[in-house]
Amino acid sequence: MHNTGYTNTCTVYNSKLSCFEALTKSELEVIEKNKVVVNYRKGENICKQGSFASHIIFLREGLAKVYLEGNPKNLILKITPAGNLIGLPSIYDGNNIFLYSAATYINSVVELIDINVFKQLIKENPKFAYRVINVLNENTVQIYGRFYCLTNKQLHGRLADILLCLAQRIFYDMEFDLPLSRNDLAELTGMSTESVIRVMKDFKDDGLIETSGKAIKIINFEMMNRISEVG
Amino acid sequence: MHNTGYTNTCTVYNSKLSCFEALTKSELEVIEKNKVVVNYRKGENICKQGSFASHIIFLREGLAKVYLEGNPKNLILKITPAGNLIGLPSIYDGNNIFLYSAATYINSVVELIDINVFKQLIKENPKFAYRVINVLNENTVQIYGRFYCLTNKQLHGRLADILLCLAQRIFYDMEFDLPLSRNDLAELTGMSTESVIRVMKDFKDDGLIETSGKAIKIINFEMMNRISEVG
DNA sequence: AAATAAAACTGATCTATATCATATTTATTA
DNA sequence: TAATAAATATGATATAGATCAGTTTTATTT
Repeated sequence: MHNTGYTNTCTVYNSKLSCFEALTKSELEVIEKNKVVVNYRKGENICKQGSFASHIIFLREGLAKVYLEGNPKNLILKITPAGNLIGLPSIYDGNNIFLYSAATYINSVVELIDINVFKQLIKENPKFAYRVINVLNENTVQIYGRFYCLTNKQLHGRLADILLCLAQRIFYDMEFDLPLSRNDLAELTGMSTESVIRVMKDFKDDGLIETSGKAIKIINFEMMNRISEVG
Repeated sequence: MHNTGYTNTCTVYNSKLSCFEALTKSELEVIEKNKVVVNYRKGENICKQGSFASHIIFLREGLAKVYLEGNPKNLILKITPAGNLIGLPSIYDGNNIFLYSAATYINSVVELIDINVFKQLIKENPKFAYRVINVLNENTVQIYGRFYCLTNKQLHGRLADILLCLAQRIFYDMEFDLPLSRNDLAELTGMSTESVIRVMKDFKDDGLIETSGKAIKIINFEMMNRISEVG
């Protein structure tokens, strides 16, 4: 009955598919030579929407949000755990502009790969290009799902979604320490901070989750899942 | 002050960039040999989310909507005028499943290109692959903008957006005959049919647009633009 | 041309969720 | 350890926009 793959506000696509696997040894060396490693502290901006995109960003360690800058509110497109690329949609002809901003949730390590080198590899190695297309499409699916949820589900469904997503795709555990504030969760679910707190309380009162400080534990997975689906 | 490119619910990216230009004569012949031309009447389904994607769809003539199937509501991702590809995100490793549905607004002509042929061309011709990446990224920008608008702007802004989009990017005229019903507009702007009608009336009462039957004329472009921006 | 169906329109009501105001708890700094 | 700031929590109120229940207009079929 239910449809294929869009039932989730979840911001992470859990595939370990890397486009770099399609590169030859010498091509990988080219990347090595043209990359820089940078450390970011919690809360810092990795890239800024509208600025010149001189590089493709690989998040080696950490956790980041990718978001559109808006007035008065931003819109989080996705959360990116380690192992993912940021800035692929900047690969355009002509203008290399970051289409979104990104910022870290926790201390993170990033590799900056020269965008022209990256582009050149695409133009030279069709298998690499094919992999890049795959990654882009994975991303598209994910954003579509999120788009659907934010525009169609209501508060309880959206928050359940995100909590499940964090448990299943970021922390791989039903019990985790959340590095996000209620305010971050609000931004992520497109609701007000107060509503996040209230819905959270509902979940607690109904025995679906337990929280203490930064720790969150999903107790009734089944029910949370149903709430996420029903909206 | 305002940010770069996301201020629009608009569903069409008006670039005439075609990925086919990167193909050689013999490659184009391969496509010719492996494609089928099909006519669709107004309102018919071109592809169905979740079904097997055996082909990439090129909309030769007509106008279509691309949407996610949802319960109880669908979510329109974009409107596609003639000259665009439908189904590119289905290019995945493994499963070739349509990630969305598409249906015509008016009688349309479509070319169906075998997806494996298409994939093979990507793998053989990196320039073609690069072009496909460009098209995918254009699409991404567009969806991001729409995502932002539908989650952040309110009714008047969203409807103004769509009307401007139709005028500027679909009909290339401030005066046009709208092949969409109020209900279609509602689906497109994520509002109820009644609200579309009411906001439309507001625009008319304020002398921003004129309507009679299917005809719509944007009179005060400046003001409509401001409404679209302010939200 | 009459009958029927589908859009378009209008007003009244309802509701989900934001906003505001304030209190309490937790974290950070001095 | 006190002082300050930030995050979390809670209740009261406001509101944008949906839903419902109709009426009128336009389109389609017989």
